[in-house]
Amino acid sequence: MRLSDTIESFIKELLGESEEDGVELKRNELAEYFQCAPSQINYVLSTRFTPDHGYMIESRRGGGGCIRIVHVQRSQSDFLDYLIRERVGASLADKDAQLLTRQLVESGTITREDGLMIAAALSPQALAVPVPEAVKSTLRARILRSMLLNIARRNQRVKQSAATALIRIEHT
Amino acid sequence: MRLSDTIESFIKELLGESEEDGVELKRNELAEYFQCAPSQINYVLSTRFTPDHGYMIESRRGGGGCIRIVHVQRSQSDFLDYLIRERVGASLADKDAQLLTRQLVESGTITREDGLMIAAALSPQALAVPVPEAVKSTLRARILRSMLLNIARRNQRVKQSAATALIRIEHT
DNA sequence: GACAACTGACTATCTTTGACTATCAGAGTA
DNA sequence: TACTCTGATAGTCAAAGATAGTCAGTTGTC
Repeated sequence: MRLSDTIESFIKELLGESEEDGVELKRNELAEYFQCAPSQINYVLSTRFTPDHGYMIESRRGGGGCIRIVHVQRSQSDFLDYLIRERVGASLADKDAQLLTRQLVESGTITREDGLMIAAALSPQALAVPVPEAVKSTLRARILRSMLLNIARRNQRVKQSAATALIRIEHT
Repeated sequence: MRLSDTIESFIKELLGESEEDGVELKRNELAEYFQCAPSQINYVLSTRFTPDHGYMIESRRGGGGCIRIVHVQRSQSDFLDYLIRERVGASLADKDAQLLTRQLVESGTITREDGLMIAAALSPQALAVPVPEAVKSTLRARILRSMLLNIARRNQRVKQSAATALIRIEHT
């Protein structure tokens, strides 16, 4: 079995055990444990724990530094999932972004407030920096995806807490 | 755990206990207590108790000298105004963007949901496009300003509609 | 040959320290 | 009073230590 897969399983086990939905790692400790180069850990993270895989990574350098991995639960059927994975591709023209945002609001997939926030973030004024249009398109796609992922997470939390509330009610 | 974090918590506890919104410290005493170099205290102050963190520091050298740390309470609309008009300039480092966003939420100026949306839009992953860091900084500033303006506009609308509702109520 | 896995050298960032500097209050002195 | 000296503070900065990130190049696998 490939080392990367072993490390991947190891991290996923840690995530499974942890009470919250995240774990904290020391890159060097992990590399030591698996007898590999520290950068191998980065490789595993960048190929198997990306936002598209449903993970978010935070890290700190320097003394006491560490890597934090958070698992974002997403439902297969969710329309937002489809958007994040398929509809919003690697690049997005300004017109398309505006259109898509409007459609999302009108279809009730996201709220009007969220739609306005997205529009603000993707507005031509906000992105008025001297870079080629191709780069801007990539940027639009990435920002939109990131924001939609955040909304999906929020919905998940709402669902979860609603479910928890329901369970509490049933238990009384 | 990092010493700096321990000292930070310690100071924040002191601030929490104190009646007013400030505390006075002796740098050397604190350093003695934590068995560290006195300059460590300066490091903690300059990295965790800055104006962006919502704190003001005053100090006096010489015999009987001390350090005074004050937690600044800003009114919500003032903070938003200040950020839009002054603090968010033409460019903004990633760290600063994250810090300010957290401060906005913690001070109750914006909701947690809005904070997460901003964080999503400004996340390093969202902005992972091949442009110089200087351009990214400009981008961060522009996107953040655009989103904050959107929130300010929304607040305005809420105020207006609240006023309108009030008028309606008064007229009935 | 193409693509995934892996490595190591170099870089970036954060923390901690210590040597040196700046400032102040009070005591001593003219 | 006015001046100076001294001890008791706090501030600055550069260097060292402790992490993590990046990327080009190598190795392995299909």
